[in-house]
Formats: sequence, structure tokens, C-alpha cells
Amino acid sequence: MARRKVKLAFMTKAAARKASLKKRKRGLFKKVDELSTLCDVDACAIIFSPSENDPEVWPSPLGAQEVIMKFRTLPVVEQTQKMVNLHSFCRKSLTKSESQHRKQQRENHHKELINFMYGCLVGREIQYLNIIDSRELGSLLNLKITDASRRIEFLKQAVNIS
Amino acid sequence: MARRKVKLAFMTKAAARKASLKKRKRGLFKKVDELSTLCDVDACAIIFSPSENDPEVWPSPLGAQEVIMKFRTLPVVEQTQKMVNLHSFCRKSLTKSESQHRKQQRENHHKELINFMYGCLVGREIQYLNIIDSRELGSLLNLKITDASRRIEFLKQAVNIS
DNA sequence: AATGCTATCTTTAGTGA
DNA sequence: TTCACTAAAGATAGCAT
Repeated sequence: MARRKVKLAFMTKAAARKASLKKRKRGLFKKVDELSTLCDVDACAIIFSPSENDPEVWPSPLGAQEVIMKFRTLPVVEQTQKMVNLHSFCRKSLTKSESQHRKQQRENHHKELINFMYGCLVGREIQYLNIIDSRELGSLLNLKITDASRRIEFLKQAVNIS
Repeated sequence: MARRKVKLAFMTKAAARKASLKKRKRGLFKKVDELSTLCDVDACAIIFSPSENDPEVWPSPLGAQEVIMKFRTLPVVEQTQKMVNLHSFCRKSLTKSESQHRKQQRENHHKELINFMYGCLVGREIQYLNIIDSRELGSLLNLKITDASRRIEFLKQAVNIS
């Protein structure tokens, strides 16, 4: 920072906060760009202000989409286990509780998926689709199609339709 | 940089590149963290090295997922039109060709979805699920369930099952 | 290979126009 | 409000260990 060491906390002055956001956004995107160029890695950053509806992404829309897709294509286990963040650098003591947290997350996620499936089966409107992982949805879709096909085949035979 | 101003280009020395990646990764994640805290914005960064299979994300897995979901939940039009990146600061002349590119992307994406749907209808194995947007998959899933339900109801009536 | 150091380069908070 | 400036703080390339 500059001119004064700033406490790492929410900046209460709106004007200062906005100015800081603008400068730091530019700085962050530059860092992502440098990292990609210097070290030849795919990287992206997304900034989403709750006060505005404009997401800002780096690099290009296409580039960010590719990185996100690459990330989302990984098995969930790798997504959760292979992630590294600064907390693990700074606060190793958190590792244990974090892993417990991840375990709970996985359990929650599984329950969420089960709920979603039951919702489908009773014809409830699909509104939480975007929080369901697309790979899992794939299994779900396969399951439902297979099931429906079996029932259709069975009923077809019952009425002697070829 | 330090000790010498480094040319912004791929670092050919593997050891130096790896060391740089490690330091810059830490720095970048710290920046994302500071930005989130100071300015109260949702932000995430994903770094994906082609040489390694470990994606590194900031902030927590859950946090990054939320930001990505927020981003992916937006209408496609906003995803593509409201994005800001440094290129737009520096090379405004690219705007036109970029928009043409986006148009082609949308067309390609639509064709991809149609192909996927036909693939489902002929029972082909679902393997490209992860490149299909989950919102669009929602419509698709609704469509297929509705269709299957109608067929089941029709056949049920045909065999007089209540 | 990884860690610590530090000179040097980069980022940015506050300021004033 | 949004620049441009700059002093102070932060990041990091090269090197030593």
C-alpha cells in the first residue's frame, strides 16, 4: 500500500473503497496476465461486486471459460483435495478442521443432489439447476433416461407395440 | 520485479520459471484476498498449469464455486457483453472483431447443444456433458422428462393402469 | 530442490487539481 | 467525479546457503 499502512479490513469510506477497487482490479488482472506469460500457465480471475451486476474477468471471455471448464471437468475429489490456498501456507493448524469441513461439504452436496432427484421425480420445478454439478447431472440424466426407457419398453410389450 | 527488470515473456529457464510461479502464485492469491476484504467483492482466481494436474484456486473451494456459479448463472448475453478486460482498455480496435467472434461462438455453442440433444435421443453415451452449460441442460432435462412422462402416461392409459 | 535474503522494481493510498 | 502524482508499502529475481 502507500502513504500509510492500511489495515486489512473493509474500507468504510465508500469513495476510497471504490477507488481502491478500481486500482486493485487493474493490478490483479495485470498479475494474472504476467503469470500466464512468464510461467506459461492457464489462469483466470473473476471479480464480482455485489453492488454492481457486472462481472469482470481476465483473460478474455473465451480464455476464462476454458480455465473454468478445465477446473469443472476435474473429478470432485481432485477439485476439493488438490486445491491450495494461502491459509494452508499461513495456518497449517487449520488443515484438520478444513478437511472435516470438506467432508461435511461433500455430504451436504450429496444430500442436495438426492433432494434434487426426488424433486424431479415428483415434477417439482427445476430452479436450483445451476448449483448442481454438470457431471453429476450427467449421471442423473443417464439414470432417468435409462429408467424411463425401461418403463416404456415394458409398457410397449404390454400393449404389443413393436 | 527485482534485481533486474524482467522482460515480459516466457521464462526459458525451467528452474527460474518454477520459482517465479511459486512466488507469483502466492502473491496473486494474496491480492485476491486483499481485494475481497478491502472492497467487499466476490472474487476468485484459478491457476492451471498444463504440466501439472493440480488446479489452484482462491479463495476456498466453496467460495470459488460460488463466484463461478454466480458468473455462469448470468445470461449468456451479459457474460459476453458486460465483461471488462485490459484488452478493452488498450486495444479498442479489437472490439468489433471480438464481437463477431462472440457471435460465432454463440452459433457454435448452439449447434453443439443441438448435437448433444440428438445424441441423447439416439442413446449415445453422454461424454461431453461437462462442456454443456448447466442452465441449458436444465431446459434439456425438463424437455426430456416431460416428453418421457407424456409417453408413459399415454401407454399407461393404453393398458388401463390407474 | 527448497528456503531466506535483499536490492530493486511494482503497486497503491492519499492528495491536490 | 476522475485523473495524475508520489511517498510509502509490497512483491519478487537473482543469489547464497
